[in-house]
Amino acid sequence: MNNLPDNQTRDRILATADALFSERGYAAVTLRDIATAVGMRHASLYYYAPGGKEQLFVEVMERNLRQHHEGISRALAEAGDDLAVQLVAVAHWLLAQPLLDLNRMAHADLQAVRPERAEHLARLAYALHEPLIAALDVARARGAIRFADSALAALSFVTLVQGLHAVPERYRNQSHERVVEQLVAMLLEGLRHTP
Amino acid sequence: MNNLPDNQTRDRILATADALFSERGYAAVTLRDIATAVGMRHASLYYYAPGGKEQLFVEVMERNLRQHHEGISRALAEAGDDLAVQLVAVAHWLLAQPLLDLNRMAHADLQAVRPERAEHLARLAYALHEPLIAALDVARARGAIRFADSALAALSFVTLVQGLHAVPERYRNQSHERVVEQLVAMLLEGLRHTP
DNA sequence: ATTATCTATAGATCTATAGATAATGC
DNA sequence: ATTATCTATAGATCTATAGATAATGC
Repeated sequence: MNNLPDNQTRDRILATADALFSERGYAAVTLRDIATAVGMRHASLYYYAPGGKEQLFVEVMERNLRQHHEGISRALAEAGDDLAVQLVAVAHWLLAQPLLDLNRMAHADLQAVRPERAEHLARLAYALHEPLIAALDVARARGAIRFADSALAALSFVTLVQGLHAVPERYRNQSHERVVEQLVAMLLEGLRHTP
Repeated sequence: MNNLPDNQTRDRILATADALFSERGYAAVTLRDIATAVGMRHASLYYYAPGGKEQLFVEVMERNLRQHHEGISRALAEAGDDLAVQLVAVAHWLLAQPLLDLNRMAHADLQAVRPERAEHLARLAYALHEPLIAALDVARARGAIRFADSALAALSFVTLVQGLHAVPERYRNQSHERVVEQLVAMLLEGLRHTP
């Protein structure tokens, strides 16, 4: 029925490609790298992705971005009403995923794929902030915050968490848990007020 | 006297390489790209950088990081005593430079150069925050802020500004000037307090 | 003579395709 | 017969080197 082979092998290939592309970016990953990591010859990848490297990348990133959108939405929903608790939940969820570097994706990786597909991925990337923007709007309506630009606040929050995510361990001297607490307190109360 | 050819051409090559590496990253830039942009054949680049692509990258990034360190220091020094004014000055200076994506550098680009040199560049990258950390410590000593972890605050600030830097124009609806004001206010006063 | 380029080319590697082969399912 | 691999290879491109050539400086 299905004209695409749709088994575990395909999932393993996508998961491996995801890990490699996320870590090093499009240009620095070769089909050989992916195939070797999966344990097959690179030519065999074309059986699962006839569109080659570009198809693998686009498919993997699309999946990745959708998962992030869903993960953020769920973390917010399950965290209840308190904005601080919500932000901590989202931060922990993001930190538990492989790092998603939206800046590199927009400026480097997307240059290498066809404009139409790049456009599509860019849209998904910026849609990532929507659930957060909504949560911030709700918090403001309730009087929990006063900052007016929810889009800027959402972008800032994600950027900060992914920035923390990217810091190599040797440059951190505290647990993620602790830093996330600090980060959320800083964002909510500001440098002036947070003791 | 000098065994390296040290003229304007060399500077043009470095500036061009800087722009390309900064924009797309190490793997996505070829020696041909650089040579074409400069207006010569790629083989001629070896006359100015016998160490090839890696030498160009390391040299360019080292220069870039030093310039950033100096630019940040100067912006702080020239902005006077008020932390908000200082942060705005640093932000404007950073936004006037080509984007420096430290995350991509650490996770993608540096994997491709020899460990010793990568180590060196990583150290320079994290040293970038020092002047900001010092300024934040001074502000705290004066009672202008209460937030205790200056290193985290400095990292956050730079991350936020570079995050803003990376947002494509079509996803921004305000001038950089205006967004920087908002960002600094948000960081200092927090989402709860900033009106 | 030295400096700054160029042409030509080697050798490695990359993406992609064609077609062989083994395993599985009917 | 279909599915899932593999080998072999074409064709493009990349880094790097060797050596020719033109321009400049003494």
